[in-house]
Amino acid sequence: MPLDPSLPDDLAWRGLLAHTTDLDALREALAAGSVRYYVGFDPTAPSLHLGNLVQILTARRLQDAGHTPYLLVGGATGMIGDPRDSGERTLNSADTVADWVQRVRAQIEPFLSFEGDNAATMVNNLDWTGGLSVIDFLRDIGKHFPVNRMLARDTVRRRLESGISYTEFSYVLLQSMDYLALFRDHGVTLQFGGSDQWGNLTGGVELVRRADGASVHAFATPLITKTDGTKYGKTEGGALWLDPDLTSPYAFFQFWLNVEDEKVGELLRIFTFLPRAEIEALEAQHAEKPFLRAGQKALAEHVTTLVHGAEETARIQAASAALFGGGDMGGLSADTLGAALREAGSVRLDRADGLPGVLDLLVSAGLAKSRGEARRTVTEGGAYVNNVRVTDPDHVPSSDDLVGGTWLVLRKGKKSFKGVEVV
RNA sequence: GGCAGGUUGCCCGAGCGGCCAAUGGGAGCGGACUGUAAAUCCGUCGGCUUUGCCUUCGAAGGUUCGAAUCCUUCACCUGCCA
Repeated sequence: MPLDPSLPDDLAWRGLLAHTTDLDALREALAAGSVRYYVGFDPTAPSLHLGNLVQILTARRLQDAGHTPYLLVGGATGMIGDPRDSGERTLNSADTVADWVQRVRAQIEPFLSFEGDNAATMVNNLDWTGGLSVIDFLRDIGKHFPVNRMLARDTVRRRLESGISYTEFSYVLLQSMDYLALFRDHGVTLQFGGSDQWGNLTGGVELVRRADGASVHAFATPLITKTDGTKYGKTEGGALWLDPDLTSPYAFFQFWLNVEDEKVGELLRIFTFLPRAEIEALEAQHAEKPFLRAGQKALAEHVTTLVHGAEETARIQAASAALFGGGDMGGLSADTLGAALREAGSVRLDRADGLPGVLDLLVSAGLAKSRGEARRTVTEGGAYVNNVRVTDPDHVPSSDDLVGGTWLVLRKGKKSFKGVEVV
């Protein structure tokens, strides 16, 4: 694949270069030939999430520009855990980590090409750490890490108050060793990761320099935050997962559709492959008529398509149109409504059991965690059956309320829809 | 190993024998305003068969008519001394 010389400018324009080791040297390297680069994913959960998607897409951008990806899934680093501010991690069992390694690999694979002269390669750092002895590790790797420097790292410094185990303190050595191993075995000379990984990235660069006297590169992508500075990628359920079983494609789509105005441009640049001109046109339109939310719609459509495919995205768009179209549910056919509700999430009830009251409906549909919470929602005026507000906690829908004889549309607040299918 | 302080609801953090399901802030949730945005304002925020009942304040015992609050033991964390 021919090199695309515009890559560094494109990365910079998209805001993906939050930190770089030596930008000029990196530009030179990227212009000189197909650079072998790597990005790592630690299996600390059964699925990757929004933050990881930035790395996956960035990896794809580099590959599209002619460079050669090495995707590392951290079977070893995942056994240890990167220190984080929220405190010491609980260690996961080897079986769990091994299982997650498989899942994470499978999630990454569709995004990259494993064919051609710059085909991607999957690697697992367990391969070069599994057989390593402690003595070799301390002599060959540990010797290159001054503890005083390690102590100065932000995350470590913050953790010194609350406490940090030797295990997590040592994490940076493992990740740095990955870079050295990939440099030696595969000629990898570029690593990137999230900006929260910057310390680990430079740790690797430093190790390669000290151990082998070579100069390699690293850059960090920005941390995606809301305008108030808090972390992005949170939805009611917690993190926004790429796995459709953990975060439904419908919820995923809705997340993007609801992105705050100020962030649309930034997110379009980072999370879509739309060309610059198109993004700038969307931004201009958005600035002029923000209420149309053209940016959010494009963002939701493109990112959902990337992760869940065009077909699923089309179904979600139809579902959203039906549910948010407002007004009378009776105007929709049972088929249309049923399809929409299945996207949004629905539960089945047996007709023979009779229709439960609103409170139980809200709970069984998952819109409320307890009857107490359901009661509160109703009392606060946030509960709707078929888009009609219900204010009586004891209200029981009748079979006349069933749209098309089968569906009940439950809504909590402005935008949480669930279907109840009575069969 | 010794001394001192701490462990409270999703998070931070008050309470220091009854008026405590527990002040306050944040997050969350609902309402109003909008554009399925942001900001703002209001309400809400353990569970239930909800004018009452049940389970919570690190764990287990104890004192008391009555404890998150007092005592004992245990676990963990922080600081000072060895």
